[in-house]
Amino acid sequence: MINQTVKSADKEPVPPTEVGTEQRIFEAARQSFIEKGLEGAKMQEIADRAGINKALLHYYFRTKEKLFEAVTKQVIGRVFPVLRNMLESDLPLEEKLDNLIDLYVDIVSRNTFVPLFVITEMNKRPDNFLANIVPGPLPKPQKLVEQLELATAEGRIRPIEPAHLISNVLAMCVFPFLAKPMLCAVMGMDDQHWQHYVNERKAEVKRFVHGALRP
Amino acid sequence: MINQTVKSADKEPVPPTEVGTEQRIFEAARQSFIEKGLEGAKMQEIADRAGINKALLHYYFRTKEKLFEAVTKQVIGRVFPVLRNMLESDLPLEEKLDNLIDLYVDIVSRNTFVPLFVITEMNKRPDNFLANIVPGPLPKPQKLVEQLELATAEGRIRPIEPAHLISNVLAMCVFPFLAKPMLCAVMGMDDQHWQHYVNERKAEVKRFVHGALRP
DNA sequence: TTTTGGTTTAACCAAGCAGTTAAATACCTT
DNA sequence: AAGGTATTTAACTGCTTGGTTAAACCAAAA
Repeated sequence: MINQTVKSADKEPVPPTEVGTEQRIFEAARQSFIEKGLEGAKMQEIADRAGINKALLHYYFRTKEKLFEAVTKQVIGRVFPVLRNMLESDLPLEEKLDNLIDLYVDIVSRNTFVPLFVITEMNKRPDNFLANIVPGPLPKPQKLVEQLELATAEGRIRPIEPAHLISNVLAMCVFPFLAKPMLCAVMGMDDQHWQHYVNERKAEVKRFVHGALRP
Repeated sequence: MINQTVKSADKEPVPPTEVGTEQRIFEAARQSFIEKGLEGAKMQEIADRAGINKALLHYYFRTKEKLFEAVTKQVIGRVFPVLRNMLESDLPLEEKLDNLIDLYVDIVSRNTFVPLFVITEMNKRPDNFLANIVPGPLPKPQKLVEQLELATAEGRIRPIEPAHLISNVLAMCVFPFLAKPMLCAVMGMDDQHWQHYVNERKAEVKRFVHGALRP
């Protein structure tokens, strides 16, 4: 009821699907909030970034909190389906882990600041964030647990608690991109070294995990 | 020139070393900034937390930025010496890694939000933060590099680039405490499970690293 | 042409906040 | 008692910012 340029919902008119104003606002807000947080981002700045003015901004999203909540839901909501797909898929254990590593390193390396935003927000909400923010049911690790038990019983891997394995894998995929400045400082890496490091990262994490799981 | 209660620097008077006002302010600011960030923390709140009033707060630290900078320097400055001690010590490789793991898990598990603060701040500063914030020389990883090369040549461990090893170890020590809410949600952990997880953490990371490094 | 709804302009309000100031106290030292 | 420093009180300034309002504008639809 709010969008323009495409009205009758039948004619598929002029430029195929010109991006709507609401989308532009949302994207601008997303960037600002991720960069500067709730208090750091200013409504004027968001309006500017979206190429509109403050009045119209409040016309679409009445308050800053509403806008922030919308962004938070979307950003946090996107991380859980990835985990769910991974945890509940029917792939064999090893491929499942490899896929997860490939996927996460790719995503995080392109959106460096999203994990920081997610972590900050999740820590800000004590507990009820699950109910309001996470879409659909939570990922069930049951499948992975069974696979781990089986692989352990078969002697293919050493025993390890699922929580430790999952957190280890996620940690190695995500953390380096958060800690890039410190890592570069400590290891004396320039941009070229960093590129090399990133290129090798997926293979190296897989090697590391495989090695660590050997019986 | 600013402190009270202990004047003559000789007499060791009344309560042995009553904590000074500046310290109290600093500690209050540290907590507020770590919890809520630069924009989120308010000067009035810091004053309250320190048990003083706004006027006195500005009397000690003229501006919010000055105060924030002081806190930032101290918090970030403390992380590098730990890394330096570890990287440059003469301990054999395996003990060095084990010590680092013990140390970091202990520190981080008690100060959950410090890493988040450090990471946020380091990412905010493009690059020159090293010069102004980090005290003394940066850690030199040379020693560790040599040890890794030697251990590899002797066949005690498989080849691995130092940057990957370091980031893996740090990641596994730090990340779980940042991602605690997500981890608990996904794995369905309550406080008791979490305690169990934390208690096992150091041993598990060591096992993981040892396994991953086997040739 | 008239209507409708997205959009702009520009001014405005109220609240919150960093920072200031000046006078009044309290306390310690000499 | 006197002097200095820390500390409080309380009021105030000035700026930023979130949010509102009303009028005008413009495009497309009816």
